[in-house]
Amino acid sequence: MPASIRDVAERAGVSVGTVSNVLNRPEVVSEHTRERVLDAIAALGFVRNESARHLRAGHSRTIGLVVLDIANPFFTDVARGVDDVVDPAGLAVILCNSDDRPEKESAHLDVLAEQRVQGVLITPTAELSPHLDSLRRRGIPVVLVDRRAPTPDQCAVAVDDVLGGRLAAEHLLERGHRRIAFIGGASGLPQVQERHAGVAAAVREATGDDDALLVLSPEHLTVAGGREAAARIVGLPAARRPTAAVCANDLLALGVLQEMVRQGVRVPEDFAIVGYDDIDFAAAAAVPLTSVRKPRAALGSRAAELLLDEARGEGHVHVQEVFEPTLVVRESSMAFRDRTADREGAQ
Amino acid sequence: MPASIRDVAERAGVSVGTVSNVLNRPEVVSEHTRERVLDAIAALGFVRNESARHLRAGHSRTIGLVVLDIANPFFTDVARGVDDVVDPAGLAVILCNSDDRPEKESAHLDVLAEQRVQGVLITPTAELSPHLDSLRRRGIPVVLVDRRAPTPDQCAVAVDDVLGGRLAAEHLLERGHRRIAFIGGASGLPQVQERHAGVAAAVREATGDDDALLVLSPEHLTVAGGREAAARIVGLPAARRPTAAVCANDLLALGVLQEMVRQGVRVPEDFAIVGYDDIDFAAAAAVPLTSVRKPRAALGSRAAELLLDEARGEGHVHVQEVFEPTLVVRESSMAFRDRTADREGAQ
DNA sequence: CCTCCGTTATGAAACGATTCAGACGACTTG
DNA sequence: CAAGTCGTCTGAATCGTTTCATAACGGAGG
Repeated sequence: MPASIRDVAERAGVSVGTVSNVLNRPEVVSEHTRERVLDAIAALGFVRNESARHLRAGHSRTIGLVVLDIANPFFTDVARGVDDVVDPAGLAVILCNSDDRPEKESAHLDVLAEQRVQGVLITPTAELSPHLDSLRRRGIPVVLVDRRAPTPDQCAVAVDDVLGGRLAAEHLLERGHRRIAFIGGASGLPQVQERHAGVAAAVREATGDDDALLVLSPEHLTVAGGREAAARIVGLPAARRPTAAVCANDLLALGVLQEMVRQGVRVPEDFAIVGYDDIDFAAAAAVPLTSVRKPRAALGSRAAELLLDEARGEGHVHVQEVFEPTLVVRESSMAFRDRTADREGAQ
Repeated sequence: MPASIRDVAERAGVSVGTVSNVLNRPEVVSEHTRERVLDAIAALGFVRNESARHLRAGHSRTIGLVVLDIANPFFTDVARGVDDVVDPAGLAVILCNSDDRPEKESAHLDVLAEQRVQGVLITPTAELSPHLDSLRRRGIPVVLVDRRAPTPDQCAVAVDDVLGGRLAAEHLLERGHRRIAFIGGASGLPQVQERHAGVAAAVREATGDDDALLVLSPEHLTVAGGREAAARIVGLPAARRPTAAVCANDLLALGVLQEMVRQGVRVPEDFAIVGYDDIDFAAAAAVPLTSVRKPRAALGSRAAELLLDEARGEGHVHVQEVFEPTLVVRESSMAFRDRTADREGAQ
C-alpha cells in the first residue's frame, strides 16, 4: 500500500536507480533531477522500507538489549546508557525482558537472530544459553553486560562484585556487626555469587567464624523477595539473628527495609541494611539506603561502544572491562550502639 | 554468510518451496521429506531472515512503544503490560524513549515507520506530532496510551485525570489544608493539565478562593523537578506558603519529599504530599506516599490489545477507554493537627 | 488400460531497495 | 575530427523468503 521507490521513480519520470541515488548519494545526481525526485517523495509520502534495505545490505540497523528485569531501575539506567551511544549511530534498540527466566531469554534471542540484529547486549541468566554461542557462531556480536566473560574471545563489561561485596561487608564489620546476612537470590547469578564471595571473605577474615554469615536466597531479586527474606530473619531466635544484611540489589534492600519497619524493627538501630547498585530510589527510601554504587549508565554505554566496534568488524579486539564499585554510606547502616560489646555480652 | 533457505534446500535435496512449506505448513509435506529438511536446518543452523519474510508478507512482526521517560517506573510497568499481550502474539517490541522531547519523538516515529512496524503505542508529548497522523494515513495503527484521543477515529487508553486530581485535592481539603500547591510540569502535557483542572475545581469549590492554589511548573516531571519545586515553596513567606502539594507524578512527589526533609520541614506534619501514578516506590519512600493509583500494567495491556485488534483489520472499531483512578492514602498526607483552625487563627 | 483425483514437490514470480556495469551526451584535448 | 573524459542516468541483477500455478506420481474406479 505505501508508496515504493518505483512509484516515486514513475512520478518523477526517472529510473529507480536514480531515486536510490538521491536517497543515498545525492551528490551524484543533478540538482534539477534531485529536486524533482524530492518533490515526488514528498508528494507520495514515501518512506524507505527498512526491511528491503536490510535484505539487500545484508545487515539490519537494530541491536538487541536483553535485561533481567525491566522493572529494576538499574536496568533502565543501563538502557539509557546504551541509548546514548546507539541512538546517534542511527540504530534502533529492541529491548527485551528475560525476567531472569532462561526460556524467555532464549525465545528473545531467537527473535533477535531472526531480525538479524547487528549485535546483542545482554545480562544473561545464570547459565549462558547455548543460543548465545549460536548467535556468535553466526557472526552476530554479543557483549555481556554486568557479567564477566567466561572466555577471552568476547567482550564484556562488568563490575568487580567481589570487591563490592567486600566493601559492603567491611563497612558493616567496622561498625561492629558480627552476625551478618547475605540476601541473594535463588537463580544462581554469578554477579550475586561474587557479591556473596566478597562478603563471605570479609566476614571470615574479621570474625574467623564461618557461621557468622547467614545466607538467604529468596526466589527473585525483587522488593517482594526482600520482604520474604526479612520476615525469615525476624523469625529467627534473637541469639542467632543477624544484626545487619548485605543485599544483592537495592530492590531486595528496599523490601527488607519495608518488612523490618512493618515488624517494628528499627533501621539502622536494630538492623542495618546495605543495598547494591545504588539506584536513584535508594537515596529516597524510608531510611536512605547505604548501597554499593555501580556506574549504571556507563556500563550500558561502554557495552554499546564495544558492540558497535565489534559489529563494524575491521580489527576489533575483544575487551573485558571491569569497573570498580564504590560504597555510598547513608542512614540505613549508621548504627549508633557498639555491637561488638553487645555480642561479647551475649556469649 | 548465514545459511539461507536455498542452502537448506540444496542440502536436503529438495526445492526451496518445500523448505518453506516445512517451515510454514508442515502438514502438506510428507514425513520423510520433512525430516530431511529439519535435519538440514539443524545441521546448518538455519534461522529465518525476518526481513525477507516481512518484505514478502508486506508487514513486519514488531510494534513500537514510545514513552516519555523510560526511567519512570510508571512507564516500565506500562511496558510490562504491553509485553504481556504482545509477546504471546509472537511480536517484538521496539521500545523508544522520547524524553518528553518532540524532536526525539519524531525521530523515533520515523524509524518505526521505516521499520514498517505493525503499529505504534505512544504516550505522546504535549503537541500531537504530525508524524503520528502521517503514520495513520499510511495505515499504521496508533494507540494513545495514558492520553485521551483528540478525535474519535483512533484508539486511546487513558485515565480520568480530572477525577484523579479531584480525589487528591479533596483528600487534602478534608484534612483541613486550605493553601495547596499543584506541582506540574513545564511541557504542557494534557494529562498534567487535567490533573491540575481537577485539583483547581476541588479547591475552588471548597475554598471559594482562586488564590488558594499555587501552581508550580518545574522543567521536568522528575525527582530533580520535585526538589526544585519544593525549594521554591520553602522560600515562600509563611503566610503564603502552601501546607500541602498535589504532584503530577510520584517522581515529583519523591523529589518534593526529599527536599522538604532536607530543609527540615516535617512531612506530613508541616507539609502534606500527594503523588500520582502510585509506582511501587511510592510505598517505600522515606515517608510512604499517598498517591493516585492508576492501573499501570492494564493501561499497557489494554492498549496493546486494541493495537493488535486494529492491526488485524477486519471490522475494528475504535475504542476510547478511560480508567478510573483511586486514591491510596499513606503517611505523607496524614496530618494530625487541624489546619482549618490554623488558618482561621491566621486571618 | 485409461482417466481422474489426491498428495506431494517444483520453480518462477513477486516483495522493495541497492548496486554496478554500461549507455549517452557534452566537452576537452591532441 | 577522432578519441578520451566527465557527469548523469538507466536497467538489470540481487538479497531471502513466500506463494501459487503447475507437474509428477500413484492408486482407485470404470
